[in-house]
Amino acid sequence: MEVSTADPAHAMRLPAALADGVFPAGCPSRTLLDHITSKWGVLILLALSEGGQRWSELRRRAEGVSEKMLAQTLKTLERDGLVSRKAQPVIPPRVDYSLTERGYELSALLVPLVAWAFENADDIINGQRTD
Amino acid sequence: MEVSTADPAHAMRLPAALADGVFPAGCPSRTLLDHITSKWGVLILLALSEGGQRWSELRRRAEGVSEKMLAQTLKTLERDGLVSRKAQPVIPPRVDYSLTERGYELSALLVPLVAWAFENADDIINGQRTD
DNA sequence: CAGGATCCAATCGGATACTG
DNA sequence: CAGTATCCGATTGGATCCTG
Repeated sequence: MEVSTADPAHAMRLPAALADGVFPAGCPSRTLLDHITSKWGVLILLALSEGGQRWSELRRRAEGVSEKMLAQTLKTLERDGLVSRKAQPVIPPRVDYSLTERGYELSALLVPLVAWAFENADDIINGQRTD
Repeated sequence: MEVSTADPAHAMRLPAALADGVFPAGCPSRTLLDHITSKWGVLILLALSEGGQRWSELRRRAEGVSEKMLAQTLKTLERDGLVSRKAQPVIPPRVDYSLTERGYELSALLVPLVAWAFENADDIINGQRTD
């Protein structure tokens, strides 16, 4: 499966705003992109794409996440307006997390990407050393 | 399988393979996902989605990338079969990078995500402290 | 031009302990 | 249950120098 360097048939035009192909360093888009594509950000957004969930359920689903990183990631996503946090003043505490409108908009784009990775992973990573 | 809070209208079903919503730790999909969503991986795949490019052009486009990280990321993506490397034995050296079939398949899913981030970034990140 | 090798500062992030 | 706080080892990644 070789693709010639000279203008492949698959070459895709980027959206107008990115037409120059340069993603400026230090601009807001970089920051947002880093939040979204962060190790745990992806998994949390993915988990929440199925509906609101509690802290403990998120810990289960994003398997391997530490409490520290779960809290940190959720806070970041909340500040970005992608995740909504609803705490109920009961004992024991109950807190539900869910995607905002904007979060669902994003997850609609994120889910296919993750699904693709899931489907192609075995084929690709097989027999490579861990890095 | 219980989805806790009141099932929002936007709730999305994950693909069958991910139906349980759990992305196992240490499985190949995690590794591949990390490669794809890595800070520089995203930008390099994005740049290459417009067609094959040379080392120096990639350095320009993925603004801020160090030589070390560019080399490292390209190697990883090449091993994953997403990027193809073609070196010409001339002096000075000329090396062209391009997406493989599989790489284009992926970029088709990645580009909309990045575009979304680009469009929403100013609105979202404005006035937040850097993290 | 296209990298490889090395050093080291900064950040990440897990483990653990503690709390309302 | 749903976090916060702290310690500190592991990893990241930039800067710099070197080479075919």
